[in-house]
Amino acid sequence: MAPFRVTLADVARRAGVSRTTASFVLSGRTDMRISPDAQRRVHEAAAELGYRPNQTARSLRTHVTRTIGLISDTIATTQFAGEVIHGALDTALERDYLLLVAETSGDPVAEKKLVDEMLDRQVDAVVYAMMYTKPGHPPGSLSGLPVVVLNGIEESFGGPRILPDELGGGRTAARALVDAGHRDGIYAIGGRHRTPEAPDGVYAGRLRMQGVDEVLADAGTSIAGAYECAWEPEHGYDGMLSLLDDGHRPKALVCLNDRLALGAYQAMQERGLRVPDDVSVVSFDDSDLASWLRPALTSVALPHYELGKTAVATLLDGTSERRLVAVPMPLRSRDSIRMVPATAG
Amino acid sequence: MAPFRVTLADVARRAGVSRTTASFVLSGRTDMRISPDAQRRVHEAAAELGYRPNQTARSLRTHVTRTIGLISDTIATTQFAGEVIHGALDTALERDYLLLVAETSGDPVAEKKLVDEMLDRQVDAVVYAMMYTKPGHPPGSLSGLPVVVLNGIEESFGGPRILPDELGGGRTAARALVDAGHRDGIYAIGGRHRTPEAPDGVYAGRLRMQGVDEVLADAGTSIAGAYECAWEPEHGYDGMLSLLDDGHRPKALVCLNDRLALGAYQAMQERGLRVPDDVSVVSFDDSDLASWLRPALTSVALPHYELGKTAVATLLDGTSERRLVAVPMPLRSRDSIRMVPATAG
DNA sequence: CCGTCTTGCTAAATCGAGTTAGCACGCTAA
DNA sequence: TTAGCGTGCTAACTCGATTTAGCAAGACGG
Repeated sequence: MAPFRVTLADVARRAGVSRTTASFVLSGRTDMRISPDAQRRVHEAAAELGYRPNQTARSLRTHVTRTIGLISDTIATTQFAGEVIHGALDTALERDYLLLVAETSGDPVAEKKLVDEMLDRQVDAVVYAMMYTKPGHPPGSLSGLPVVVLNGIEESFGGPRILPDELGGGRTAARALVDAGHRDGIYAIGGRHRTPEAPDGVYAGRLRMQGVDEVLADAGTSIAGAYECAWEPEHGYDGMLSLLDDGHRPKALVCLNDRLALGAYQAMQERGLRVPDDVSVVSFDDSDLASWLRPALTSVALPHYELGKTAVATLLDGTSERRLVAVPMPLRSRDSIRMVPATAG
Repeated sequence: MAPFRVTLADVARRAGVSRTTASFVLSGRTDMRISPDAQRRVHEAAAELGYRPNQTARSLRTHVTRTIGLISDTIATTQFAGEVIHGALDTALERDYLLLVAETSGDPVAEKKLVDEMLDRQVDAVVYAMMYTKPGHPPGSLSGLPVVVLNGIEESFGGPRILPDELGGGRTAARALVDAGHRDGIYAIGGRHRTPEAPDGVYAGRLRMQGVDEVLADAGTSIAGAYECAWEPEHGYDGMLSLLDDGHRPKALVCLNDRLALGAYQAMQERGLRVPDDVSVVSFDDSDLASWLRPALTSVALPHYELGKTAVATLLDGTSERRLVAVPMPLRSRDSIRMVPATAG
């Protein structure tokens, strides 16, 4: 069943040296005085036999598996996890690491089991990822192992936390509107997303809105109105209709994510409003949806891939003393914002 | 750095037996005659110390790692991979297996590297997944290991292949329309999706259309027209406009995936056609999009989760002689199909 | 009283690497 | 001639489990 594998002993035999010597040569230890000739013979034998060290055996001795655990609460929903895994894997593979991937589905029992399984396999380090910014911290059994938290906003966790720069993202979104000349009639849909657990609003909502407010203030204006609601398409639809029914006439819309923008598009289409001619729209996340909508949506991207890369890099470099790493959220400009003549302040 | 770990020797010492005896007891070998009293002491010691076997050490001896490699060409795009991983992981974890996840990005060099890394870590088996049904087979270095191919339509591969039952899915879609009373004016958008590589059409396209044709024929009717194109939103948009401009008046639409349906929705909205009052729509994939559209889209689901589960189960059961496993595509009924009075054949 | 069988256990080998301690040889210097 | 030293290499141990081979003590039969 298991394919035949060349061992170090095979290499040593063919090179006419001991296993010890072969090991020294192949692990590049210069402190052990091996003649150039013997080195050459070992390297040749290894190349000819296509030798690759058995990582399991090596791990037993060295306690290093070159394997990182990636634990997330949810893999399935949205493309988030896919891109995070992709980024994490690329960075891991650059350094000959591999990823054990698992998800807890938010279930502590499942989490315990899967953390135990990872510990049994001696993972070197763990990325503990949450699919959106929220409280949460790795279980105690992971203490003693290098861990970074991705998207965790619980400050009690002592290790590095990797987060999207939501504040900067909010600024970027507002700047996109301001740069296009918008000053009046700028509305927000979604807002801070207050929930029973987060009465001040969800982390991303708070910071995005704060960034928007700052930039608008700098431009000598402010939000004309905000519709506070949850962040699914139906709420965007309801929110836009509600604004219009209340007599508001938005000229620009900040949708707190792309799904809300989809809902708002649907509502505007029903009411005969055209994007961007009547209403400019800027949004967040840059999901697939953004490029599918007509007109395509200008959106401030969640840097999933970069988050994954940064998480693994932070683990493997280890030198970073930073406890909080904010990853920039870049603007993806498309067709949903119209240039308008700037109005005098 | 590495957390303190209890070893088998610790357990044996505390139970007052040899490591050999402890090993026999804990691995439940009944052929070795251990007294009930000794068994009890070993179990107690293990429980009290919280002993868990070091899987690395065990693997070195047994050549079994209880770890499965999941290699896919693309993880990021669509939710496909996320759900596949989810299903695969659930089934793996049930049996105390874990998943090493990696993606090739379609790059043979990356693929070689990552396959080598997996082999170095002695994975027990591999799921070789493609994100949509297409040709492709695992590299030769994986021969000698149990491998299943997910979504691969290359028949030359000798092992089990797991595929969505596209033919059945096509039938299901058509039946949804027929059951609602539709007989005339049934159009398809997307069609077989012929490409230079697949002049007869993409695998999914061919089989879905075949299933549709069969059911319509059984109902004494047939497709009124099909717009052949690629499967992105813009093509759905163009396709629908093109049909209307050519004087067609569809009463029902089979969109070969949800993104095409999104495009078709956009076109219909521009032309003042209403779903489902003027046009019923059925689609494939059941992506997030399907539930976001207004009205929500009835769609034949790609069973991603089940595909992942089935792939791992097939690997671990090993007994299945089936070379081809077709996983059913269930209908997700929503609001895009209207009941119409059946016309006499 | 001796040989044989069963019961209940353990010493030692093994997996495939990495690592420590030290040996044999030749050269130099006293 | 012999101690001392550097060079170039290897024997043996280690990691933490599994597994093979076999030992000691008691029971039993003749």
